[in-house]
Amino acid sequence: MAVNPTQTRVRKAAIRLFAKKGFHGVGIRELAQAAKVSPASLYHYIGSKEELLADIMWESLERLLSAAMLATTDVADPQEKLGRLVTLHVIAHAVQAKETAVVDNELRSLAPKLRRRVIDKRDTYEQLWAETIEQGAEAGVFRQDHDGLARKALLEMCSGVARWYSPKGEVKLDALASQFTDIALRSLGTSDAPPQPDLDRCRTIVKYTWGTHV
Amino acid sequence: MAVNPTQTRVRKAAIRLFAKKGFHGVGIRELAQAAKVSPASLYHYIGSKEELLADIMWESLERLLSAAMLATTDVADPQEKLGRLVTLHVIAHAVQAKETAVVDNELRSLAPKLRRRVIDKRDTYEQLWAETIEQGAEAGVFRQDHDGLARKALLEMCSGVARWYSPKGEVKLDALASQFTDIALRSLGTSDAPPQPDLDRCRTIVKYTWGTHV
DNA sequence: CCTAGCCGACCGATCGTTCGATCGTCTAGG
DNA sequence: CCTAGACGATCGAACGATCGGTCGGCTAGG
Repeated sequence: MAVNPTQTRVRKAAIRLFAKKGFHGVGIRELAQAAKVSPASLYHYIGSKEELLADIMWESLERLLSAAMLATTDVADPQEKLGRLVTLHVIAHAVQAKETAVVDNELRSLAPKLRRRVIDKRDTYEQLWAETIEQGAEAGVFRQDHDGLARKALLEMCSGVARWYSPKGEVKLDALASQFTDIALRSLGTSDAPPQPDLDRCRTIVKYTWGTHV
Repeated sequence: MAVNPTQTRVRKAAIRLFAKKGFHGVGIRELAQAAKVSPASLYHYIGSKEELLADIMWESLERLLSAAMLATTDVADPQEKLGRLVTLHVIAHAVQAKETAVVDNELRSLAPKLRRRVIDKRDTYEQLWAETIEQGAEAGVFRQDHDGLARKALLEMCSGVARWYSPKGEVKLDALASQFTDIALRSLGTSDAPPQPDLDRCRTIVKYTWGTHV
């Protein structure tokens, strides 16, 4: 994302402030101060406030999408696939809560053109979930998901993690991922003790994608 | 909420705009124009922009809380109680999507004092869920919900409805409520064909609370 | 004549952004 | 080796626009 240390500060400050106060709730001066530069200098690193937002959202989605594709290619079993999708989604929304919260909440702050692109990328990601659920239904291990209701419900549930998770809290990431996977598979019809996905593989992907050890 | 027609227009415009663009994304001139009054006249109906937001959030939470209490008092069976909570929550977030989205997204736009009050009210509501789940666990019909994980997951899932539901869509409210209730009860350990709550009772409460026929 | 509803005009503050100038660092030519 | 100048980074100051909010006065019904 950024090798330049100032650029990194700008990026991190923007993510933190946008997540906390919302795009329109943060002024350029406040952002500059948080990044320890003058408002004018800020514009050597960003095209505009809106471009900065779009960049942040794009990168966050890019990572989530690539992680999801890494985790699901060459996996046939729908339960394993969905388990991995849930696990990665939940972990991403926990360890990158601010970025993902911005993606979820600030779409409306983007002009139509940029918004369209980000939404398309998000849809591409959600399509991975839809396909997996469909494959599971065809294989008879999942119930039919009429109108994508279950998919929407599960995605909202998993994204919601970014709204309440705190690394200072009691909840361990392992327990979080395993509980959410359990709920997801049960919701789709699996009864009693749903199988858990390959957690080590997910860990590797998280490390590779976000550089975070979990 | 409002008998005065102008006040009603102000309220509705505020809800629509705050939901669409966020509190800080809406100026009072835009709000005034949408309510068909001058910016100055606006202040005959509101104390300040922030008070208007707090009022909207308070009223929305008040309704949800009273509906939930109506639905659960004198109900012993935890499955029936939780089913009603889910049903009302989901219906509220579907037919009052804008108001509830404002409650969920704009807490951060409130000054600490007002925010504290709104959060306390929200916590009171969520406590109803926590108690119900706990009762179910004690009765042996639900699994133990460690750290409130399942409660948080289910609440986010149900609130998420406001983010995607459209009355123009294919999804019928009945199917929505029944599917979400099903997922909620399965998530808590109920296997196969979870019982559905008294839908007629929920309908009555919705009609009484929001004046909406569902 | 009082009051409720409404508004045009205006307040100081802040908004996102730009401009011109000043730094130090690197490089090419003599 | 020296130096002129290009360059990236930084900033103070200012731009016009818009922000949330106020004030004095107009109008209409009781």
